[in-house]
Amino acid sequence: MTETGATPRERYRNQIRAEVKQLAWERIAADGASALSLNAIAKKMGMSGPALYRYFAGRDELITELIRDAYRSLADTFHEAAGAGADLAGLARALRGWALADPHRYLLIYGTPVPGYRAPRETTEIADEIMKILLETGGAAGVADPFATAMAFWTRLHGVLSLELAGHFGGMELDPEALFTAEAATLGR
Amino acid sequence: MTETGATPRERYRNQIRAEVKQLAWERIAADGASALSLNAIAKKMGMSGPALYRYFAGRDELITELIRDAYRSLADTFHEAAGAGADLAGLARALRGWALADPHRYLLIYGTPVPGYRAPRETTEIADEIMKILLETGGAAGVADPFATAMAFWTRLHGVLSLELAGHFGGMELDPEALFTAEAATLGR
DNA sequence: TGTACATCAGTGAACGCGCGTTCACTGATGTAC
DNA sequence: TGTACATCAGTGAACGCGCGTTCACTGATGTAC
Repeated sequence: MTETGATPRERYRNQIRAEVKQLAWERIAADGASALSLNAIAKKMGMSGPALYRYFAGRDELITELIRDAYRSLADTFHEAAGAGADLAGLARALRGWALADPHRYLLIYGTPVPGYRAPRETTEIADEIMKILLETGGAAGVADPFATAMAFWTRLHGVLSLELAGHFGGMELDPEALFTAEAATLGR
Repeated sequence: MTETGATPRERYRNQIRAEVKQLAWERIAADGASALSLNAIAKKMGMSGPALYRYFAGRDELITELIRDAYRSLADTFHEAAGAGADLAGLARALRGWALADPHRYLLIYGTPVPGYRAPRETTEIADEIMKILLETGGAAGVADPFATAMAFWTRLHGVLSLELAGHFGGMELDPEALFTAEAATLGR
């Protein structure tokens, strides 16, 4: 992510692109991904709408980048945790921390799909990367069926997380973190 | 749901309202809930846009009714299954059947929330009704902790279902139904 | 160091679109006597 | 059974809004000699 060797123009360009994405996340957090609008972002930056077409081919390309960045960030988080020797419970903690740090980023990936949007190959490759870490971590722990354990990791933790992030535990006397930890503790048995 | 005693005008009115909702579900299936538009529905019915304001106070009221209907339908499904003597596995089958019959109806309730929309009290009451059935069914089966079991039912099955409905199992060699059944089989142990 | 040129960022006008919603109005349907 | 009235469904025009996107253009920044 360093920009060594980049020309000033390239640096400026990357800076603007980053700022656009940043504002896009804020808008997604406020109004949801399907309401994302290039014009609104441009206005917040003090620019005219068409200016952003220098940086993104269109709305779809921006959304694609946001999704790819989100996957990339999650995969990096997992790589980091696994590299530090985390077991499945550790990966679970890393997942929860990542999701709570930016709920809409999590929901953009794993929530209800954006209508009319098709994931490019690159994102499914990163998803495979994530799955691979789960398989290896489960295998290293000696679980009987690494694939089944990886799937349970994914579906059970997503079950708790997505309901929590969507606000469905609202009216209950319930500690979502405790529930999440309990579910994580069921894995690999 | 019978209309005995309704005047012809009331019957006609209910019929139009039902037709609007039906088309609304179709549009939600095609473009997602946040793209739902009264004007588009009116056009499909061969009416002008403003005509629908005789039947719904506005877009929000329509969405509210769709959500309430969806909750009501799911609660009825559970009542029916429980009344027929279903255990937790039976309720799980009923849930899956209901969700697959109309994926967007499931996602409207349990998926990423519609931005800017706040659930009215009535829907949370129906949600409580659903939870009560889970608690009773778990209790009747003699599980150690009915509340924990009910929560596991909800989160684990939602985990599998929502990922399946969102298309996340796409590239995998995986039988979603088998995975769902396996998760259901973990309950109450 | 200076000049000529190419590249790039950003603007404003414009196109066509669809949205939610309000309003005054026409016609048809139902109701009371 | 007929008439007078009230109720209701639906229309078309209108308001103001924001969207994505294209285009011709200005001005600034970088590059080559």
